[in-house]
Amino acid sequence: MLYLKKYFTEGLIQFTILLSLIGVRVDVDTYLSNQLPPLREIILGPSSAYTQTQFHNLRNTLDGYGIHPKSVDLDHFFTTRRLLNQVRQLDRLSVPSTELNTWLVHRDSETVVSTSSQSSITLDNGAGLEDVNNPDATPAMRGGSGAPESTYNLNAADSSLGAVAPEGNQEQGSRDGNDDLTKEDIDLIDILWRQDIDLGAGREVFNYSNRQKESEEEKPSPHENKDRNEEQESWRNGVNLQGAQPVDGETGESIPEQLPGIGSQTSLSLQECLRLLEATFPFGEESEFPAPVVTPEIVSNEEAPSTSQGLPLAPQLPPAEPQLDLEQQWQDIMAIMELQAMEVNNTSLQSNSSSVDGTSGTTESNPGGNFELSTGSTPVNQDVSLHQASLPSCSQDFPQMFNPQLDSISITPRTTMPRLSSSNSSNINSTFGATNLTGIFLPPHINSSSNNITSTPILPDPFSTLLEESMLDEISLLDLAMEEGFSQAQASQLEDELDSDSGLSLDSSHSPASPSSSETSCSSAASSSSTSATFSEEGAVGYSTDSEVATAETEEGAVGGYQPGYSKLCRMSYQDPSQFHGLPQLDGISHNHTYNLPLSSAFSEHPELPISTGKKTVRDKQHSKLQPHQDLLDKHASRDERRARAMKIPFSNEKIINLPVEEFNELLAKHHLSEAQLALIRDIRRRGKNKMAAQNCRKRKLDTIINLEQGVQDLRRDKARLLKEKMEFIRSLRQMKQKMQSLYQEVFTQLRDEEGRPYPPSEYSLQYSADGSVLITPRRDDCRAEP
DNA sequence: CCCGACTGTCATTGA
DNA sequence: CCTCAATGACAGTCG
Repeated sequence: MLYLKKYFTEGLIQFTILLSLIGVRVDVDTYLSNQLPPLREIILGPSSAYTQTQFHNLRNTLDGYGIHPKSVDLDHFFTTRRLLNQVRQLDRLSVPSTELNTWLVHRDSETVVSTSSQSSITLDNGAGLEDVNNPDATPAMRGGSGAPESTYNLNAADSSLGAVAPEGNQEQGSRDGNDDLTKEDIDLIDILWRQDIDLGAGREVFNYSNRQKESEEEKPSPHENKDRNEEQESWRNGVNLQGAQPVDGETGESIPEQLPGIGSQTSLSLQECLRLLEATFPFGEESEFPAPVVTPEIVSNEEAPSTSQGLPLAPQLPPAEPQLDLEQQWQDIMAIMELQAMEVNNTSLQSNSSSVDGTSGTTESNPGGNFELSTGSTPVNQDVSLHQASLPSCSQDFPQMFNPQLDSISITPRTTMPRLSSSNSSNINSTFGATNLTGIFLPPHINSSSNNITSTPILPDPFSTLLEESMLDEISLLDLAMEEGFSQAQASQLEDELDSDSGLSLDSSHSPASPSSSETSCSSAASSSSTSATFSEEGAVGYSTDSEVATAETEEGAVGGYQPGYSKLCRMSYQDPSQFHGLPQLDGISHNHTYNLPLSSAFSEHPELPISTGKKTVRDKQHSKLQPHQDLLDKHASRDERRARAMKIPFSNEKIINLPVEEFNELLAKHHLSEAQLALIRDIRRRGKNKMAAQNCRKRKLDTIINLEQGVQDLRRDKARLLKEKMEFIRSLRQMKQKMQSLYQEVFTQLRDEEGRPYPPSEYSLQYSADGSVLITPRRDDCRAEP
């Protein structure tokens, strides 16, 4: 079974990949995340533990979701775990390939696009990361700002993106490996699916894999054809030409959902940027900020660029950071990619995030390698091509400044910030935060001579600091996020579930729906079988209402039916129907290992009984030898069942164990039983209940562990998401600063004194007052902290 | 034979 | 006081 399961699981994964390639999206994550318990079980493996919740079955059937984590059977649990791990590993493994593919694609497409369409834009800087990310955005930016094109060098950054492309081949190779599926594999997948469907799991379960597939598809497709790139873009945009719903790379959520979210994020980013600007700047009114205009532009434009960004990064990382685990790097990249995928709709966000991610990655692992790629661009983007794409704006703005200082840029910002802030030379400088800005901006030479090209503001110090801070954490976060796409809501659900965990509550803990479903499934399976009806009834007795128990009484014929046995039946039906069929004949065979205890052993347990020894099993074996004829009968019977039989107990162990106390006492009263029989019955009842309790307890433990694991994953994903948002905010802020700078320059250059002469930027600066007025004030020497 | 996993059982505790 | 569930600990079985 395990082998088959494993084999099927692998096949399913491949199948999901195929589906993703075809355009069908399967979101495994959602299921894994507990929302769809059945799927989760399928993926994890039909662990008996989930299937077994016998007791609760009756109660929870109404809930709709049957599978309960508490299920007594844990036998397949580890198997499921292993499968899940494999799936996750597949993600990781596939992810790199996918990323690589995307990178190549984007690169090619972007490079081509940038060169062709944006040739005018890409004036100079290799640093024009933004352009790469948002080629469209840059033009929009221009239009919005109204500043001269020369002032916006962002376009130049686009050209830099092209630099990143080398790894496309590798990606394709990896991808090819994933894609290879034989007909046999497909058949196996189909079989597995059927099984899964039978179990109640939907194909949606595989969304997670689909995401991977999608990513792979997207990436590879670009390689193949530019047209594909366009298709991918459409996907990202949330419009699936194929009809499949767009799904976030990270969470596997449908893009439509993300879009709104993205919009919200962008708005937030803008607000945050404004706040930051206000904090640094004396601006009285937000309206002055170009940001609002910029963000929308970015959003619209970024989609295509974002993908491209992702691609370049992947290639760079491997070569750049041999020291780091390739796996981890890939995971990071994957996480970034996922984040970008989620943000696909929001181009601006993607570009920002990508840039940030790249910077973070670079800072940690390979600053040098990244820099090489983005040498022209900002240092932040070093690691990841994505970063380059996003960051370029800054670099573009101040290519000259950065180029010499690439290495020190990350460091300098923090130090410079204080200086700038301290120096009140110009509010603008402080707002931009970057010393470079002050120098570049205000410095008369630069501004006057080559303001257009170089004037773009460098990332302000606050950005650098933020980036640096976030960057360090981002990688880890991204890795975490990579593992599973969890939404915050899911995470919260997990937490809630965990909180609610109690012995029985475990069911709910997994997922509101899952537990009930699992149980229902078990019950249904049991009911389906001929004998199942009795089992289900009695099995449920312990937890079910008395009325249910009463119905169970009809079964007395069954000798040994424990609830455990019932649970096993559920499992059996679930996992191996063939086994189940045999059970009915056995009449309530218990789940026990079928200790071959002799009848005498039963007595031993009771002090009253003649035999009382610690080692029951040994004696049992001996007795079994003595009484071979009973072995067959006892084979499938638990010790207590055998004891009961030996003691000639007139009713089944199942009743003894599951009947309510009242009914149990009545039952005892009906029959005239000896002390030994009564003692045995009580022991049977005690042990039977304790056995179930132990099973529940163990199941609960497992569920708790699983939930904790999921909670950790959710938290990681949330962290990654937050980091991405942070990066996006930073990017937006950066863009707003750039725009602000350009506007500042534009205004400043048009200012004339009484004599009609322009004010020298080195001597004068514009200051924004809280009331929104702008004043031109002489610049203090201190202000020019520039090198 | 050893080891790990699984399971049952016992004793205890608390509701 | 009884019943029951939960749980740690122990031991047996099995692969």
